[in-house]
Formats: sequence, C-alpha cells, structure tokens
Amino acid sequence: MSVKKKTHMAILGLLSWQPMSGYDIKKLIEMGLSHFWNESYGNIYPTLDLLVRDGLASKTSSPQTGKRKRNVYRITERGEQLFRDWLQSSTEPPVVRNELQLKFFLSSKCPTKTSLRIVREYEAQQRAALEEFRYSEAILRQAIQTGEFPRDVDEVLSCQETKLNLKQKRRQCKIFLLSLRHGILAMEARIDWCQEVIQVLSE
Amino acid sequence: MSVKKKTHMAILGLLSWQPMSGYDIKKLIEMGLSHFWNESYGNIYPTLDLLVRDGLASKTSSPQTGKRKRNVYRITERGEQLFRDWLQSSTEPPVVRNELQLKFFLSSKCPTKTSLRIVREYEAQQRAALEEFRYSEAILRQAIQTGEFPRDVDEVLSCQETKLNLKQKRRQCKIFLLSLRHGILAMEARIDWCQEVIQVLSE
DNA sequence: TCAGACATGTAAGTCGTTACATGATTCA
DNA sequence: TGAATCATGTAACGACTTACATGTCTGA
Repeated sequence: MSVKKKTHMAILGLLSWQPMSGYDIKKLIEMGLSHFWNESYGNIYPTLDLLVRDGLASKTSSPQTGKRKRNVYRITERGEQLFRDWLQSSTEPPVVRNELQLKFFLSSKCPTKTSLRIVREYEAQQRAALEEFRYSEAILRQAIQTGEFPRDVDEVLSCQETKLNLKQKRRQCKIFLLSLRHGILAMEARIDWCQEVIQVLSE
Repeated sequence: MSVKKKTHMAILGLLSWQPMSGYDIKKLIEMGLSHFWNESYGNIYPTLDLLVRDGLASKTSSPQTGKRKRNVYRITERGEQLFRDWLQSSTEPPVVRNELQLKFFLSSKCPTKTSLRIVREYEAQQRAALEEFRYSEAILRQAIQTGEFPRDVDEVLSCQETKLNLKQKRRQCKIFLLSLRHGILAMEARIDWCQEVIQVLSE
C-alpha cells in the first residue's frame, strides 16, 4: 500500500479529526481549506468508498428515526497509520501551470500595454483576495488571544470524540492561522511583483 | 471557437515567436518556462495535430536531403488571431492543490515537531530553488545591461523570420527576467513564512 | 561503435471535474 | 408551498502524464 493518492490522504486527514460524512468534508474544505486545497463531490464520494474497501475507514449509515440519511465515515487504526506515514513522507514540489504567468511571458512580443493589462488584472485579483484573508486573519488572532472561538472556527476545531482542552484548541487555531498566513504572504509577494513589473515596463 | 484549452494557447504562443517542432517546444519550455508552465510530449504532439486540423498552424515536414526528419509548425493568421484573443481574455485564478500546505494544516493534531519537520523540508526546497533562480537572474540582468545575450537566452529570443533589433530583444529579455522575478518573490515569501512558522510554533 | 541527443508518436492509465439525477427536510 | 439546504451518488468527459515503441544522427 503505497502513499500516493492525495485525495485519499486529504480525506483521511480530515477524518482523523472526527467522523464525518462526505457532505461535511466538502463543506469543511470549502470553509477553511479552499485557498490551498479543493475537492469535488464527484471525487469525495467514490474516494470514501475506496477508503472503506481498503479498510482505512468504516462507514456507519445512520438513518436514525426522524433523521435524514447520513453516511458517517470513521477512520480506522490502519487509516490513522497510513495517514501518519504520509505526513512523515517527503513532499515533491508540484508541477506548476500558472496561466497568468504564461500569458505574461508570451506577451513579450506584444505592445507593452498588453503586458501591463495582464498584470493589472492580476493585481486587482490579488488585492481583492488579500482583503478577505486579512479579515479572517484578524478574527483568528482575536480568537487565539481571548480563547473565544467564533462559531465556524469552533465547528472546524471541535471534536465530539475526544474533547479538546483550550490549549489544544489554541494550537490548532494557530496552525489554522499560519496556513492563512501562507496565503497572505504569497499574495503580498504577488502584489509586490505587479508593482515591480509596472515600474520596470513603464520606463 | 472558444478560447479555453490552455495547452493550445501555450503552444500557439510559442509558435508566434517562430516556427518550431514539437521537440523544440518541449526543450524551450524545459529551459525557460518550467517554473510556471510544463508540457509533456504526450500532450504536445497530439495538440500540434489538432492545431493543424483547426487551421491554427501549418505543418511542414522537412526530410531534406541528409537531414533528420523534422516536422516544423508555423502559426497561421487565424492562429495569431486566436492567440491574441486569449491574451486579452481574463484569467481565472487557478484551483489550487498544494500538498505541502495540506500536510501542514492536517498536522495540527500531531506533535509540534511533526509540523516543524514539514516546514523545514519546505524551507530547504525553496532555498535550493531560490539559489538557482538568483543565478539566472544575475545572468539576465547582465545581458540587459550589456546587450550581450548568452547563447541559450539568445536562442529563446531569436527569430529567423523577423530579425529583432536590440531594443526588441531587450524588451523580451526584460519580460523574461520579470517572469523569473515572480518566482523569486514567491520563494522569498515562502521562506519568510517558514521562518514565521518556526518562530510561532517554538514559543 | 555506441552512448546520448534528436525526433515523433501512441495507448493506457491517472486523477480529477461537471453535469446530471434523486430525494428528504427545514423554515420563512 | 416552495426555495434553500442537506445529502448521496453516477456517468461522461477533460486534460493531462507515463510508459512504451521506434528510429536517426553525431561525436567521442
């Protein structure tokens, strides 16, 4: 059993926090991971089946009286083991395909204003995204300081099985924040780059 | 004819510089674009066929006497048009999947040293890549100042069809350099992030 | 002469998304 | 009552990559 399919590991990692349904997983990723990871339903549901097939997770259908049908998945011992192995394993740098950079590069034979338009669009996108990120950042910083976790953050952090104490929660929240910081620093660097381009090409 | 398949546009854009073979395209990408774009042979050759089929490029087989077989592709008027349309079109931000960030995020329930190991590996990777980039940067800066273009850079920039003058070459070289700068700024930001993580998690 | 670059291509597989299909429950 | 959200799934397609297959030319 090699450690390679990333979706498997992503889902396993989330299940290692708490048992969840496919729907939960999707929502969780949308809420807090979308700036570095994304999954579609069409990928999540089949993967959950495979995890069960391979004994890495177990499925509990819960059509409890009056309740909606819900398939809750729980990570198994083997699943935990595989996940830990993957966490330890080295990470190959991804093969990049950045369409905007491609456009910019290929604009070299066009008029300068073409290059500039491309870069300005990029800058606007980055600035807009950065604003949202900074907002989330402020909320998280507050939460870490005060110990008062906003509803949605708490949902992500909370775990019915093993009640987390405040210290554990704070640590998780810190990681959460640092993940966000990666996005923020990356965006700031991109905006700096845009400024540099505009300056150099305007000479 | 919509503007969507990125590989088509990447190849069209390179052909807009000068006629090339599939092999040339691959080498060119490996040499100068790999930090923001990549293509495999298994993608390039079929795409070239499609471009010809759609009238966006023309193929000239040249098994000239004594020469090796070589299929050279030339962009057509329609191809140029489509490429320009694509350059003008807006660029959607890519759906990201960053395995390292995923690992870091999912390490939040593990011991701190697990998170730290992940980040330190990342930092080492970035520093190694940065060093190479800085080297290329120095060469390009020199070239722009002196007007003396190194062999491989010149190969990328040169164009048998329409001889470029020094000014045009310098502009292309600037774009080349600025593309590199994007990579450099991104890497520096990532290294900064690693430092921040190490500091915060060591408290 | 033979390794390594040059050169082209295909078939199978990987890994994912989009669109579709279905239906229950909640709440305004 | 009907829109929104909850919830699960599948089939078709998309956009590649990898591995394979094949052969040529060049220069040490």
